[in-house]
Amino acid sequence: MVTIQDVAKAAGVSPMTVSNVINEREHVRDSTRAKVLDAMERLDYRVNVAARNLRTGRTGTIGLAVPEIDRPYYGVLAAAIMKAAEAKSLRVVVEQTERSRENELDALTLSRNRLYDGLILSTVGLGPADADLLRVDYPIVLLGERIFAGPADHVAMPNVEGARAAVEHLIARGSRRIAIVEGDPTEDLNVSSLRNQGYREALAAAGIAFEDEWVVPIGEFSLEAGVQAVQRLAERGMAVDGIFCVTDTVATGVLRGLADHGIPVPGQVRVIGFDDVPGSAYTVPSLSSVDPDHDFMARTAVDLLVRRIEGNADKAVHRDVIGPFRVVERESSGG
Amino acid sequence: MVTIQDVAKAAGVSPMTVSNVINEREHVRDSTRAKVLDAMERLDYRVNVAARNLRTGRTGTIGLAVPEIDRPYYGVLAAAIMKAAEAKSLRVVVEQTERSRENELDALTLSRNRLYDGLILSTVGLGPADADLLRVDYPIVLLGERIFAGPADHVAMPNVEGARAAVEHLIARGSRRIAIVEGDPTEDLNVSSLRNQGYREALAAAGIAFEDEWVVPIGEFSLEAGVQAVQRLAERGMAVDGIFCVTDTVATGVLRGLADHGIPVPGQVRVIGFDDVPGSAYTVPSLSSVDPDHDFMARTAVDLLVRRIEGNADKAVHRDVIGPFRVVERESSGG
DNA sequence: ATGAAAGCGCTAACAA
DNA sequence: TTGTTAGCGCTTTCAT
Repeated sequence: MVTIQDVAKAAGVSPMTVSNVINEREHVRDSTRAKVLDAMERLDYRVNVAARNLRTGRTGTIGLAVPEIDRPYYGVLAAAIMKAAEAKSLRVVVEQTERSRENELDALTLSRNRLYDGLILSTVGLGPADADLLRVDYPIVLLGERIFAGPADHVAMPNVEGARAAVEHLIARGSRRIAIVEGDPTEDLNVSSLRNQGYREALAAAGIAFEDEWVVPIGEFSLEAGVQAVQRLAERGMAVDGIFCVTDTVATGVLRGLADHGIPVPGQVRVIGFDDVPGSAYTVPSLSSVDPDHDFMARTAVDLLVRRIEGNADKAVHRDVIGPFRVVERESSGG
Repeated sequence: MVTIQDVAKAAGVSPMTVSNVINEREHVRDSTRAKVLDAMERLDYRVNVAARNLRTGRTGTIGLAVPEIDRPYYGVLAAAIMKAAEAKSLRVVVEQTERSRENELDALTLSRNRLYDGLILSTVGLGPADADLLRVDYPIVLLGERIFAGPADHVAMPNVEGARAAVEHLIARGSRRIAIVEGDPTEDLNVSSLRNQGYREALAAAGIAFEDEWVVPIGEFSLEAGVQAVQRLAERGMAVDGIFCVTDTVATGVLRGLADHGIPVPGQVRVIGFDDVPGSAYTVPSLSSVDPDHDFMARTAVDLLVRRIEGNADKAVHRDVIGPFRVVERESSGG
């Protein structure tokens, strides 16, 4: 192992000067710098990050805890966050929480073991009742739709507005009886209930009286759950001409289910999702969706975290940022 | 910051004893252990991983470099590798190489900066000519189809056999004029050329004379490239009744392209892909594919890497492991 | 502009 | 079974 000492010896300078060169500090004569760089090259020197971390107390790494990296939405999110982090010279460690409240808390605890300078935590298991557990003296940023005005910076999607715009789009295209495929309604605040709110606002604004049978609750936001939601609607006589799905993954399953039942889309039923994941432009029919601007969310989350890490943020004040969105009209809504 | 020293003082023992308790070593009296654990709890002690890393020379973290985490295949692969790594108490840092040869080499170099104990490198940019660059004195495992018998352990998919089985399946279903949508043929050895070999073997075995116009080269393995491949075939008169696609992502684009052209699948053309990503069961029509057993590949890669890290592997001998596969028959091939 | 000394928190090796 | 010593490689501080 080649150390700074070795380089210093080879270059005929002190270890401190080598350190100054490595960290691109000023007050190093060009000729000295050249000598050092040459020695580093010759010896194939590499910094020992562990030693630097120990000394500085910083790791140059942030954690990202997501439910499942192999879900398209989280893949897109993770890619965007890595890109945003790279722009700040930060590495990203991805942890999977498998949608469990416990694992999300574990991620928080583990992270505090000084492994990362901060943590971006995408919560789906933790709910509003757990907000106090997030009151930690450690830089974190929350992503997700379940905890608002909590004790941490938070970036959320434009759930209400986006959902409302999506349903208004279905109405504009001619739908009048619009189903919503959404999450477990027993949870008090989650991505579903906010999107449900937007859904109802859109109906109300159009003077459409909401009917209970339009609601199809599902247990998880998966492809299979989408298929089963259609089955449920079919059992109720498929008395709808529009379906708003809580995520694109669910919507893709819904498209599949509608195909199973031979129901034309958008001919008989219009469909729209939420997230605008890459695959949505290529389903058959292609899926209309709400694009929440993943890059904006990623950039904002990383920026907020860096502010905390660098101590440039008021410990008592926490930001709640909601991103922009746009409705992407494709075949499934007759767009 | 609470250190081992603090805990030792609070528990009335030496730092070494605290260390022994933390690391669950033997030869600690139960009563002593209890005292230490109690003090740790009271002070809310957390290990300083940086200090431990510096001392032990191990980080407990491995790197995983993939082209793009937001491609379904790499999402599935990353999830499987994280699961396999977790079983060995290893964390995983994901880096994205964006399919470039340079970034893949960078990942290798950065990794050697002692950040990780080892690296799993999924290569698509590096080719056989670069094999020598991988001759590093550092634990690495290669994933991918471009470098075989190189200077590192390597896990690959059953490209030839899987492709052959896929095409044999199309033939068994009645296809006789079978296109292949594959990668740039100017590369001498890549995932495409191996799958091309399997494709040709299947044709030959069935006594079908191969025709040049059946080959549709694409520049990248994307959804859009699949759409464009169909456009190409349509311009040639769509004189095929089967299409073998080099990946499921490409095949999903091909399904989309065939829908654009109003070509019935599997009625007029049967389609099969490779990878069996989660979405393939839910496309319309659902996509037949070759399942390469992602979990096996992930487990094998992690096992090989751990062997290297622990020094239990001969430095001069490198393993080339090829996983199992099975053909998954769905609607797109009339299965 | 450069260097010397000290120490970050932990654990390997050895001692008691 | 428990404790002592030393030092991993780096950077902060202060001196020159």
